[in-house]
Amino acid sequence: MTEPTRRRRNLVHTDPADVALQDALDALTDPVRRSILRELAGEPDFTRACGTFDLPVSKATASHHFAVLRAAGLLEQLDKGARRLNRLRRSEFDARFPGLLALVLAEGPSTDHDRVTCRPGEAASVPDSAGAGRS
Amino acid sequence: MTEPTRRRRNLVHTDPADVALQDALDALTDPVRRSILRELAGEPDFTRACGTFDLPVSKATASHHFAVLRAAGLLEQLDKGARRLNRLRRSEFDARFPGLLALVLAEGPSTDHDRVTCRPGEAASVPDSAGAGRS
DNA sequence: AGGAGTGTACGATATCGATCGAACACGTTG
DNA sequence: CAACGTGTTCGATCGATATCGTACACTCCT
Repeated sequence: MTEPTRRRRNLVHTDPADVALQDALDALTDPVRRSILRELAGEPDFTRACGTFDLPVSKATASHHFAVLRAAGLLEQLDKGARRLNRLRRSEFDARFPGLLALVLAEGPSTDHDRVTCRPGEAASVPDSAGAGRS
Repeated sequence: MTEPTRRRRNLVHTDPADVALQDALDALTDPVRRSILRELAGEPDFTRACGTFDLPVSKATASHHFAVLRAAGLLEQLDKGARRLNRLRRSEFDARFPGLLALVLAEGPSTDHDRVTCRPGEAASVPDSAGAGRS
């Protein structure tokens, strides 16, 4: 036996309750990571693999971003075959930082820093209630 | 007329309504800037000059932080003599990013790497609507 | 078994921002 | 006016991190 080095099975998750505000902000400050969260919010849980996201970065960089989001308690991952499925930890993260995730999800789909600084007044429509409101 | 009373220094303010989420997060990600906001929240408006804050940085760096906060629509400044008084733009900023400023102000007074905040047992009772039954 | 697909680990680079000291500008006070 | 206090601007430095290419590990498929 050659010591099965199962790295991929070694998925370390961080409970949102244990996340410091500093780490949460660090994770959310990156526009690529926010786009991941927004894209993930539009679909059911555990239906999107890491590779199915349309990101303007390389595969290695994308993997890094997913790891950061997981470490910040923002998403839960689950290995399904060769793919790694993702789930947005809406309610848990919102319980720790009320309203924060909702702001990210309400952000314009492509508000990197190009242009389109969304008009004030039309930025309060979340596609799916981020758990902030009552069920 | 060569600008009779040119307002002393050029104070450019940004309306919180015109602030992009990216800029808001960039401003709030720095721990020194968050400590400024927290300290400012404890006192009446326009009663604290920039120099009266106890910050672990030099005078030049502190000035930079105040400029960033002002540009992010987080504080309003007013020149009074040689001093520059500050006001936290609570309601305006909260109208643009509901809950965001509250998270910062609720942060522990010295949250360098501290995770005081609230008890984990208090924020863990959230009804999970998604059927992702884990451990 | 072999090959393709998916994702991570690692080392290297590059860019961005926080930081500082010094010089400057403005205002008050002696 | 001179001296001092307050805050900004400038130029440089330094550390963090986003990024990439490559190599590797694991899983599924034929």
